[in-house]
Parts: sequence; C-alpha cells; structure tokens
Amino acid sequence: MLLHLDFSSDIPIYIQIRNQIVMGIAEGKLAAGEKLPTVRALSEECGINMMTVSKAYQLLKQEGYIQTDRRAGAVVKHPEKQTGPRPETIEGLKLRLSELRLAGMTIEDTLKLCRTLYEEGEA
Amino acid sequence: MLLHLDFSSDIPIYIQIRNQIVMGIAEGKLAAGEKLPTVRALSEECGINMMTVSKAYQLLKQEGYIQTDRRAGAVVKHPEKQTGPRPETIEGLKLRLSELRLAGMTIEDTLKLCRTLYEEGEA
DNA sequence: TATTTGTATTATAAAGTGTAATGCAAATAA
DNA sequence: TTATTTGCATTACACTTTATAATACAAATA
Repeated sequence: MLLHLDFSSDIPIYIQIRNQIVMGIAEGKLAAGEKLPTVRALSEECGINMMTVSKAYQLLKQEGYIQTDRRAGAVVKHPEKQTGPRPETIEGLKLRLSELRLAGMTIEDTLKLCRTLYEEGEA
Repeated sequence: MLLHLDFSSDIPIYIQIRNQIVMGIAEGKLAAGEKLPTVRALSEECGINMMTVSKAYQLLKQEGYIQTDRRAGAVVKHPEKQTGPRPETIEGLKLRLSELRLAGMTIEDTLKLCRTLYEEGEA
C-alpha cells in the first residue's frame, strides 16, 4: 500500500487517500477481497492521524468500494456491475474533457489518452 | 449566463462557477472574446456575494481561461494551443476513468461516452 | 464629473479539516 | 477466561477555508 500524499495540495488528505484507493482497485493493484491496511497501520505509515484514515475508509464504504468488518478490517468489495456511474463521475469527466479541449487537444488525442490511461491498469 | 449552483454541494460555490464557465467555454456557449457578466451582476443574479464571484474570476484568470480588464470587465480568452493539459486535468481524468471502470463500464462504453460528451459541445 | 469596472481591505461567522487522547463493542487468539 | 486487535465513537482543540458584509480605491468610460 504505497500512498503518495501531498500535504501542500488543495485536496484534503482523506480525499487523496480515497482517490488513490479507488484508482488502485481499478488498476488491479488492490484485488477484490484483499484486505486493506488497518486504520492504525496506515495512519502510522503515512504519519497522519487515525481519524483521517478512518474518514477515508468511511467514505469508501459509503460509496460501496470497500466493506468494513469489526474484526476483519477493511476489505475491497467485488464491484457490483449493476450500478451505473454516479452523476458526480459523469460531471467530473465532462469537466476534464472540457479542460483537455481548451488545452488544445483534439477528440482523437483525447480518446487515445483515455484508452492509454484505461489500459495502464490492465498489465 | 445560466449557472446552476448547488448550495448543498461539497464543492465550494466559487469552484462551481469556475467549472461551469470552463465547460461553457469548451462547449462554445461562451465564445472567445465574449464578455462575462460583471462580478456585481453575476453575484446579484445568483444571490451570492460579490467576492465569491470575484474569487472564481481570479481563479479563471490565473488558469488562463479569461482576461480581466479594469474597465472592460472579464473576457473569454482565446485558447493558446501551445499549452498542454495541466497535471491536475490528467490526474482527475484518470480518477474518473477508474470510477467508470468500477461502475462496470467497459473501455468501449467509456470511449463512447467520452466522444458523446465531447461532441455535445460542438452543435 | 459621475459612473462602472475589478479589486482590496477589514471584520465576522460558519463550516471543513486534521490532530490528540481516550474509550468501547465485537471478534479472535492465547 | 483473559488479552489483544479491529473499526468506530467521542470530546476537545487548532487551523484553514469558505462566504458574507460593508466600504473604498484606481482606472477607464460616458
């Protein structure tokens, strides 16, 4: 579990943790059923407070990405394919596509980039 | 200039304004050279404080999306095609692609969605 | 000269973020 | 049983961020 936290970022730490775990699952670095570090272990490893990690786990649990058990700790959930993407995901994607367009990227460049990013987590 | 502000959202108002203007430019709803509403007008229209709008404009100015003039107000900048996408854009895109994957979308579904979203602003 | 523009200033309130210390209920291991 | 580990709750505190409010300023325009 290697997290890269940027303490000078605008993005709160617990959101950074949440995001990196979501990407980790999508990339297969974290397999379904795999145990996540305990909140105590991860907080010590990162040099942050226990409750900050707990906040990230609670968010991930609420969003359905992980499951927490009193004793077993936090475990990566098997994705339920029924659930479509959340509205925030679509809206966030739209924003990034807008930024890419304004940065001068064509639709073809953009799709190529998306494919590359998508496939990076399949190796 | 129709902004849809969600006052119960986690996203700060000035960020919501910033995001919607960026998407508006990308979609052509706001043409290059076009004048944006004055901070006073927009703040009254949205029922929010002047400084909140000013904050959004300052952010957009700093990111190169608009230009502000003492008297002319805020104007949409012509995008300089030289500048590639910012790291935050790539990282944000990667996160959304991860979320789509975990929501059960295939790479083909994803690319189709991207193309659709991209082309929605070309009509 | 009077008005409009973005911006600055100052003050204030509310919410969000992160830390710190402590404890609890449940499950496991001894 | 007893001890330990787990996520989680609680309480308190400090700091930052966000948003409002009122006022004012320099520059440009009418």
